[in-house]
Amino acid sequence: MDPLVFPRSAAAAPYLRIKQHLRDELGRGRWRPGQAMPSDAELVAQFGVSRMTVTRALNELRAEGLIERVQGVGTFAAHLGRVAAQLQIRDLHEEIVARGHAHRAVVHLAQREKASEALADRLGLASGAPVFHTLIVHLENGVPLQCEDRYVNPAAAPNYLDHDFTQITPTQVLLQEAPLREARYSIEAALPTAQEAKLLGIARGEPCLIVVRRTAGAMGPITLARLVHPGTRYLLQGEFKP
Amino acid sequence: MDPLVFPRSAAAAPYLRIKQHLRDELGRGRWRPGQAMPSDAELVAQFGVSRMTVTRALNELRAEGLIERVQGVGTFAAHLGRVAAQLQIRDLHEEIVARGHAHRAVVHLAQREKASEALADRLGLASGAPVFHTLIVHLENGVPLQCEDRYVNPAAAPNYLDHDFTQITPTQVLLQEAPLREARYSIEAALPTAQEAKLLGIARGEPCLIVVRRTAGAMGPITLARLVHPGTRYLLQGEFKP
DNA sequence: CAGTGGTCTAGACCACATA
DNA sequence: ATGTGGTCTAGACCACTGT
Repeated sequence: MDPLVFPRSAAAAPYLRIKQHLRDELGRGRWRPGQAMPSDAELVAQFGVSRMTVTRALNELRAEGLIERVQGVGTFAAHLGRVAAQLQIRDLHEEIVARGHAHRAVVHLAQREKASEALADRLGLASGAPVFHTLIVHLENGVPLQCEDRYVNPAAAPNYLDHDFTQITPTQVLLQEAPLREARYSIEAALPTAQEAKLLGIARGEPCLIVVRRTAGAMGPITLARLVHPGTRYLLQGEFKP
Repeated sequence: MDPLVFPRSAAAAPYLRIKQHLRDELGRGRWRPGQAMPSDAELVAQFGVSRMTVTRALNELRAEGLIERVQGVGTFAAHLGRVAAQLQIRDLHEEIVARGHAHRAVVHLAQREKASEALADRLGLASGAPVFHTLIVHLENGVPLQCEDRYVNPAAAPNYLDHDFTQITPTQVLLQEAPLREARYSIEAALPTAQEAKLLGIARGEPCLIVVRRTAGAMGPITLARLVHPGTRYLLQGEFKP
């Protein structure tokens, strides 16, 4: 996040020095969560910079969740009651290729259907309206890794079914055709359905990590996907660094 | 030069208007990923604001991952190849209370032990060094929701075992005693161990969502926790909004 | 009222990339 | 040489909170 540039002399940019100083003191426990920290004016005096520079440092620290600022009151050390982390859900093709492995997709279904009532509701369609449906199994070095059951709003991506999904993943198609505005997902552990177990080549009793993702663009819902991964073959990882 | 008046009572802040405008255009697909967007100077002219204001809007959009800026080159629409989302792992107590339910913790273990070699390695200790170990089951309205098996580095939180874990969660204790600098976690689906199944009151064949979290502070590793949740009772949710 | 943060200006100098 | 973004200044007015 911080560009490692050294603008004037050999010293770091003033706003970076301020950030680092406050980060250090916070890490050292200099201020307890909720406790008042130096005001803008005090930091201006202490570091001999203009207020805009102090403001920038403090705003970035706030964006990182380390401090809280309240207008008319002051700046405070954040109470890190909740640990938030950046969770990346990368395109599976990229992920597999990044590991140096071979990715293959088997398309079991790619057709137009009429939306059930429940599905129409979640995709913002009328019940019985046409909807695109794909069912694809992704393999890493020949081993089934994900069963991707996806419904797509035809209004968001009219040409969705024209693609060869053995060559390009639905995720990539949709990112190109329909700009993303919002995504919601849930992650759970459950047993696969009979069909999913068969497609993945696993026993029905084997736990799976299931990600359900729903995305929307400027024009409404885009897609609803159920991604089923064999528990023994897949792991989501994340990291949190202030 | 004319006297300046800012009609801010009726209109949103200029930097917000610029952000929103660019967000809208990006969402509309105005620029393809990687394509050049207006330069700082063009936006200054277009919106009739000073450059600092444009800079702020663009820097925040970059922090949100929507655009990329390259010194000496220009500003570009980001290629959203990866969908990143903020995943919150809240303290379980807070989460349950927020749902208006009752939280109860049953402490099955809270003691000092000697670290095994594997554990010592992950906590930055010498093999056989003392380590704190707690095993706690958390219940929501009397139903077991999480089995928390946790090891703590005594150097990071010397008084860890002095707390009454039926009254305060280990997470809260550690957030108070040891400032957090970094957290890594993994999420997977698997079957519980025999002990975990018994503690959670579930069948051994029931899938569980397992979060393994490792945190570190300024002075090194703090804790290693294995959080096991019955798949039918727990769901991780997240959201991504540019 | 005084003190706080929120925002903005109209310049300026710099580092970097490209031609 | 030109145009780009990166950073900074020395002010200013505003909105808000507390006494």
